[in-house]
Amino acid sequence: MGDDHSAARPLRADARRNRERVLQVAQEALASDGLTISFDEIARRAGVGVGTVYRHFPTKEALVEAVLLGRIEGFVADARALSTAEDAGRAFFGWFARVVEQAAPNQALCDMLDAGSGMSLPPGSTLAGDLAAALARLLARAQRVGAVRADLAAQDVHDLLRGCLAAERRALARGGAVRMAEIVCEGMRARTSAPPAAF
Amino acid sequence: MGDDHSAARPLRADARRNRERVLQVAQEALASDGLTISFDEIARRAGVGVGTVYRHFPTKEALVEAVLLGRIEGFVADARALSTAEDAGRAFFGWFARVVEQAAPNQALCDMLDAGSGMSLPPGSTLAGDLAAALARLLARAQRVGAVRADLAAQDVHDLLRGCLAAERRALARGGAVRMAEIVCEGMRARTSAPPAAF
DNA sequence: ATAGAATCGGAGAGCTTTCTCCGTTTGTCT
DNA sequence: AGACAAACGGAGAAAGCTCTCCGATTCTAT
Repeated sequence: MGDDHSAARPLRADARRNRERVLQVAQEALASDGLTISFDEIARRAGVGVGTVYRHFPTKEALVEAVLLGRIEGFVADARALSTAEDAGRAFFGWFARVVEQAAPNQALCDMLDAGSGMSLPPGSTLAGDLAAALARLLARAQRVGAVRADLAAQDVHDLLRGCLAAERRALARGGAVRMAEIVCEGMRARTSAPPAAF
Repeated sequence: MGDDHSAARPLRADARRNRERVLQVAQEALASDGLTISFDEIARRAGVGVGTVYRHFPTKEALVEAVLLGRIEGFVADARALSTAEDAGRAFFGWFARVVEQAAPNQALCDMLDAGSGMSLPPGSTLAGDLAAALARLLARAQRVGAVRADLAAQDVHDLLRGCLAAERRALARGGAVRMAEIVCEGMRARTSAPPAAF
């Protein structure tokens, strides 16, 4: 992967400017339109030729990664930082709500977190695994102190996170309040009293 | 729209056979591959020319409706039937879980319930409104008896349903248990520890 | 100012998808 | 059996997408 950010040779001024501009436009376009936005459309909005976009980002995945990878890394970092927090329950639910709050307004970020639906994390990276591992640790601690239902697996939480994201995104689109995470968290919480059994 | 199911003139035997076959194949293809399945692919799997598929179903929407509309009508009918049930809380949660259970294994049905993501309900029909109204009624009754959080709007429940569907579908894909609906319902349930002050 | 390299822009190749058209085949009716 | 309408099938038009190519342009260094 011949990147161009090293000190090998400084980019020409116009190239640097265009790269920045494309990144900026792609950021906005992906947030509002999701992963399905086309390169032609990004080029048009950025006011450059499509060839220029491809020179800086050889594939669609490369562009998407450049824009979104950092956000997901942020979630992983958050989870790690919280994995030694004093109140394990608070750490788990806080992280969950935080991810939903931050990712919901960004269509492409949601699409990406929804691995399997089209584009997924880069194959060479361990990011998906890192996220899963960090989440699993947070969950395990919260379950150990009895804050979260014991019958939940990390994968279940992952799926609930995706679902919650979908719900929250919709609610956001119609101007609704940000309450989906709270409700789902309530559902994951261990029942302190007798379980209501059946429906 | 010149339909061909009325008694105007009976379909020729081969036409009838092909129509049935296409419907059958489309049913399966939509369930497993979702709304993005192509007509060419359906024609190929049904062993007929693509022209034949288009003769029976003039647009993609027409085919999708022929396959899925009944399912959604079923959900509406269920909701109506339950809207006078004795235990309003049980009725609400039961309906919610039932819809999730039935729709989750069907990719296209989930896609469709997720209105806004691509194809939506037919414009001329009142189905979307009917569904919303039936759900609203179920919800209102369940809230009146204190079974469901009072701060939930019908739209919130609709969004939670979609999110739950997304989560459940994923869980299903990896062979997980059917538990997402239970968790989300738990989250929607009014906390008994702090009763809604009653009347 | 000018040469030369780096970068640009967008036409277009190659693919997929929806949907149309019409020559050919098949069923039906007498 | 034979005639005629109904139905078939698949080539291909139109549109959209990703990605490539290369002549034209713009920057940089001397």
